[in-house]
Amino acid sequence: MNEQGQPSVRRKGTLVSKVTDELRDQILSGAFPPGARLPSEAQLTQSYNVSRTVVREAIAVLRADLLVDARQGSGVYVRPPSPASVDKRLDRESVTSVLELLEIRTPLEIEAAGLAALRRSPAQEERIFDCQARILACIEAGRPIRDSDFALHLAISEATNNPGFAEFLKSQGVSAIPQAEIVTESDQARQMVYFHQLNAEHEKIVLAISNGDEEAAREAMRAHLKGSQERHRQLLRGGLLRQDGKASRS
Amino acid sequence: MNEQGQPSVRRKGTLVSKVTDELRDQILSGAFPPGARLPSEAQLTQSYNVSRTVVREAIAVLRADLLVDARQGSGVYVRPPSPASVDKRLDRESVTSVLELLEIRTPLEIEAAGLAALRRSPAQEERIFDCQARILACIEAGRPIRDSDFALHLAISEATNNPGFAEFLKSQGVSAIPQAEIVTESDQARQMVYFHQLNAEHEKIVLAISNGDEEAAREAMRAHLKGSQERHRQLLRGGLLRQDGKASRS
DNA sequence: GGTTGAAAAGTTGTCAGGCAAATTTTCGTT
DNA sequence: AACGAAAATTTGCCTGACAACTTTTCAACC
Repeated sequence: MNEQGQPSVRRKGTLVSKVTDELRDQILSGAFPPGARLPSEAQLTQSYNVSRTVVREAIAVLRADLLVDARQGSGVYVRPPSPASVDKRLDRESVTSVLELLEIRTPLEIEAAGLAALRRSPAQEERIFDCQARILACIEAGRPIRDSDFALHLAISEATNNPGFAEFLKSQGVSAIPQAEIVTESDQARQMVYFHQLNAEHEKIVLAISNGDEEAAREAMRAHLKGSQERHRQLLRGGLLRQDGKASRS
Repeated sequence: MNEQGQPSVRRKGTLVSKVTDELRDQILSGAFPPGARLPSEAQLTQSYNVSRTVVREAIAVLRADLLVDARQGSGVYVRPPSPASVDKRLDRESVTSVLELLEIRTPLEIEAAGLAALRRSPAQEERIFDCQARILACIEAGRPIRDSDFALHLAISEATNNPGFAEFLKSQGVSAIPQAEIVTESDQARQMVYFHQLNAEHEKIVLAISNGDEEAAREAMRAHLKGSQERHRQLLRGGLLRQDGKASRS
């Protein structure tokens, strides 16, 4: 890293930014999952071949970004993504804002589905199919579908080839797909019915996009999201009971 | 800062986070405005009575947050909020992204107009009328209407009483209303025709919302935004000439 | 007096070593 | 096996130094 003769490399960015980005990538990619302890400063200076100052500055950045938590004498630990928001997602107030979010998402994603049907490239089409298959795989494996559900919606937004649609979804994060996580904690039979209905709705959307049928894609997405709103209202109407159950559990 | 006997203060946060926060506050409060040069590291170590390490880590954080730009040999400078986007708004690429933005805004604002018709309070209704009157006043005074145009759209979004609609508009900023600024520089007669058409379209929206007529509000907003899209395409088609005029001016 | 180029001074980026404070691990004693 | 002390480890901060870069100063020349 002290090689003279690479001044142009130096101008492209500092060692601190480089180490920061690499550590950040490792955290976000799951190489260091939440709760994991990063290598010590001494180890990082060796593995990145930089001084401890550079490592400390990089960690200071990640710390300020609330990606990590540094404990003196112990180590640097990856923080969970949004600890407070996880709990908040399960209380009554957040369920209300889920409906508001759906109210905004509905016109946007209906438009996105229609545009995706008109504009998707073959690669984007395959990507959408992949995402749908991944949801189905998660359902069959009994794993949470939230991330893969989000990925499908994101792939559709990207197939509009107007970056603003994907940007909007990303800005909401996986909270844009909140209902699955609430439902994962209810009874199994009702859950399977829900998952297969969800999958059927996704399939309709995906086929319409694949067929390049704008109107069918819009209608399928509209039905899907209106269905999500209804399912949420049912949760709210049955949700008081379920939350009482939780209160007794906690 | 090296005072022993204050361990509880130490546990509340590090020196780095303290210096970071104070510098950030100074930047955001305008004590160091965009373009200003921060005191040198040596000066900051003295004024905060900390080591250079702490100062550097704090600046590394601010740098990563894109609040400052550190130039080796020169100093640390406060970055403007979004310098590139101001210039970008006036070039060809940004005009393209204006259409993309309109593509996203259209379904959202149609929905917002419909919801505003259903949900606006009398105070919100008055607010919408005020905003429309303000646009007209700007037109008659020959002043730019961009900010007041934005304020009308924002007031309509707020009248949905779902904060996400207003949040979205705010996140785009006044760039959500880009066309007025480009048009302010074209010839006056065409401009007055445009303004009065714009005002008529606004009036239709506002009256529908005031009448609580969801469908009329949707239709009026749809016509308005589709009209904006068309006007923009005309700009693009005639815009090459006008930008040539600009090129000769610069 | 104005211009040019070199030297000096100033500033950020990085390295290295050290000590303080806190935590974890190891080891000896009961 | 349990407990406590010592040793080892780790982060927080300090200090000094040099490299790379920029800005300012100053001397020489026209």
